[in-house]
Formats: sequence, C-alpha cells, structure tokens
Amino acid sequence: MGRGRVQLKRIENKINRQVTFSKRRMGLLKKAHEISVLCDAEVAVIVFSTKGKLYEYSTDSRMSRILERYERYSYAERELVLSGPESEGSWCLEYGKLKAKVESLQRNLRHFTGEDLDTLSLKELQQLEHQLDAALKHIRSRRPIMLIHCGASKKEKSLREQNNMLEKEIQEKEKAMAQQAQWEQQNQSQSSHPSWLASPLPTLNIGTYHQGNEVEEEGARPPARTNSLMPPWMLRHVNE
Amino acid sequence: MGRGRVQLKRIENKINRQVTFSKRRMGLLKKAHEISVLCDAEVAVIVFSTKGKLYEYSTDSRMSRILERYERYSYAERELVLSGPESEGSWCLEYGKLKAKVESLQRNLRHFTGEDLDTLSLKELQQLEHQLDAALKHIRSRRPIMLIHCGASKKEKSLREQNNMLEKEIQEKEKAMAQQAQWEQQNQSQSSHPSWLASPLPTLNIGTYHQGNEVEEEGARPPARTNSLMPPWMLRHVNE
DNA sequence: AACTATTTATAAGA
DNA sequence: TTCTTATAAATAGTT
Repeated sequence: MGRGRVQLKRIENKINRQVTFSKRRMGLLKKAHEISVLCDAEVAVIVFSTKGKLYEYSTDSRMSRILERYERYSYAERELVLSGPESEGSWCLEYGKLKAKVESLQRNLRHFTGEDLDTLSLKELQQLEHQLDAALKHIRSRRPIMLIHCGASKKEKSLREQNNMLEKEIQEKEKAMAQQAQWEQQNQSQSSHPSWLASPLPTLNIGTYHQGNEVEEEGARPPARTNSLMPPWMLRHVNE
Repeated sequence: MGRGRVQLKRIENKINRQVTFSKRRMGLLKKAHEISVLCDAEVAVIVFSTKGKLYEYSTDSRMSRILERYERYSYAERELVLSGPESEGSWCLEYGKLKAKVESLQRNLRHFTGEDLDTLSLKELQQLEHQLDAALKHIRSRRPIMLIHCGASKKEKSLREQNNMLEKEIQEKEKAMAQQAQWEQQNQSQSSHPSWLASPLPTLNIGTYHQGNEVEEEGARPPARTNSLMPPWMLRHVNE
C-alpha cells in the first residue's frame, strides 16, 4: 500500500524498517480493535519489536482473560489428543512462577468478591462492575433451568469434592469480607496498581494459523480448533 | 474500505457481521504476518469469534514462546511494583499442592465470570449469586467515593454511605448464610446440562493500547512497558 | 464465492 | 519524526 508493491521480506534498511514498523504496528492494532468492535470478537495482539519492546492490544484491555481463555482452549484441545493425563511433566512451571500465579489469581478473585478494590484503577473498576453484572445476569437467567433439573440429578464424587472446596473458599471469603468491612471503616488508602494480570498456564502449543468456515454449530463448549493449513498469503513471498 | 464509511460499532446484522468477520480476520492475520516478516518482529494474534471459535497467528508458529515472553515481560513489570514478598504462607506449600490451588482458583474465577456454571450445585449457584450481588453492590457503593476523591472534601458523607452499605451487605450475608443452612438440610442436588455461555459483555469495547516511540536504547531487556494512553483511533466511535 | 466502487493503509518523498 | 501524496490494499455492499 503506497508507492510500489510490497516485497514480503525483511526490510534491510534499518531506518525504513523502523518507520514501517511504526506505521504498520499502528495499523495492526487499529484493525484488531476494529474487528473486535465490529464483529464482537475477543482479540489479543502482542508485538515485540526487534529490540524487544512490547506493544499490545486486547479487547476490553483484558489481555490476561484472553490469554487464559486461549490456554483453556489449547488445554481442551490437548486433552483430546493426549489421552493420558500423564503429561504432567511438561506441565510444570517453576515454583516461583507458579506462586506468582497463585497470588495473581487470588488478587483477581478478591476483586470479584469486592475486596481490594483500592488497587484497581477507575477504568478497571468499571470493567469489573460490568463483568459482575454480566455474570449475575447470566446466573439469574439460568435459574429456571436449574430448578427444573434439580429433581432428577445425581451425585458424583469429584463434584462433591469440588463443592466442598468451594464451600471452604466461600466461607473464607465471607470472613475476609467481614474483615474488610472493618478495614474500610478505619482505612481509606488509595493506590493504583494496574496489575490485574494472571499469568496463563504453561504451554505446549503447536498452533499457528487456524482457519475455518465460521459456520459453527451453536453447541460445543471448547470447540475443536480449526484446521491449521497455511493460508495462501503466507506463502506468497515464496512464490514471487 | 469499501463502499461507505465504516461505523465503529457492532454490526447488528448477523450475516453481515459474520461475513465482515471472515474478511477482516483474514486481513488481520495477514497484516500480522507481514509486519512480522517485514520488520523482523515477533507477533501473536489471538481471535475468538462471538461463538467461541479460535483463530490465531504467531510468528514462526511459536505461540507458546511469544506468550511466555509476554508473561515474562509482564512479570518483570509486576516485580517492580510489588516489591514486598509477602504472604510467606504459600511458600510452604509443596509444588503439587500449589498446582492444585492454581487449578482450584482458576475454576473459581471462571465461576465468577459466569462460566462453567454447570459444575455447580444449586446451592452453590445461590451462594455465587449472592456473592456476585454483594460484590456488585459494594463496587457501586464505592463509585461516588472514587469520584469524590478526585474532586475534594465530601469524604465523610461518602464514608458514612459506604459504611451503611457495608452493614447492609453484612446483614444480607448473614441472611444468605441462614438460608443456606436451611438449604443444606433440604437440598443437595446438582444438575449438569450443557448450555452455551451467552457472550457476556456487550459492546463498548475499549482496548489496551501500548504505544511508544520506538527509540529504545539497544540494551533494555524487559524494560518498562510503554505507556497505555488510548490512541485517537480507538476513540473515534465516541466522537462520530 | 466473485466482483468493484471506495475507503484505508502506507511507501516514498519532503 | 511528522506531514503529504500517490498508489497499493483492504473491504462494504452487490451480484
């Protein structure tokens, strides 16, 4: 786009490369935003310059959420392929990283229960509110279904365990919440740490280009990933 | 691009949205590839359609590498902010326990965003609902405070309001817990029914935008992230 | 899925 | 860098 056809190969002139990077980066992020808004899609774009500088875009400024969703998706896919849950080895993060993740998740969770709101920026607060509201509506919309089903349900061990776990957590939450009420009465600090991030799970990804006809049956939770053939435009520089 | 200016808002017509999504997705991935090759950058793009289908591009097909790099970058950034290595307690957990905790937390977090509700019992759903409701009220009760903080004075009044709100919340909690006790005695059922999660967040997307003049000293490993001011093109739909 | 009128993005040049 | 301009590309609306 511009004067002269574009050759799909690394721009050797450093200055030109730099300038083109600036322009195209802007264009890429803009387009990411556009498709996100126009098509109601969730988009994440991460760009590292040659020199290692990071640029990013994410729908609703929720990179962590999208990356987690991606990880979940990949995980679900992997589950289908690697039949055994024995892939524990590659699953491993170093301890420190894992711990950071726990803390991040806990922080996150606290926000969802209305705690530690001081650490959120105004914008983040609004997002959180929006999300809570959506979740609540979703839950309430499901209630009628639940009532119909509950007569016929049965129990499973894993579910029971899970439930116990949840109960405990919720009890802790209640406690924490009560504590916080006290806190709030004495304390009114305000800081702004935007770290609202939760690092995603480790990966074993194979993926690159996933493309498919978006006909999608309405069902299917973590639907099978689309095919990963290389698209024609990615091959063009080979041809010309 | 095309006949008629593009309005930066969700395309309501489902068919059009679908078609535009196809075209623009292709365009986005192509541009990601181009900047990656032309400017020797490392790029990752993740797109989830409204229906939850995944499309992605990553430089050299190494999504995991890029995401890890991103996490490292974010982590480094977080380190600068969170100086204190508090919560010594969790250091004592063994790795496996920690991992279980991560999974538990993630599951939990998903529930708070309205996902995976099928795995919850009716009782738990109710608890969750209460909790969400309380959190939402809490957040909303704080909004005036935030605003006042920016301005000045009226602190006391808002504090009083907040305290009242908190008291109410606590009362509700107690009530909910009492109810729960009842529930526990009569009800233990749960249901499992695959239902599709309606995309929670409506329009009004605002994204993270990290932008900076790529002047960069050659050194800078995981340097401070660039600023996150909103670029003009992201605001356009507000103006027109 | 193709076609085309237009709008956008952008390579060069200033 | 930033602005300007000529052109290449992307794509909205159509067929």
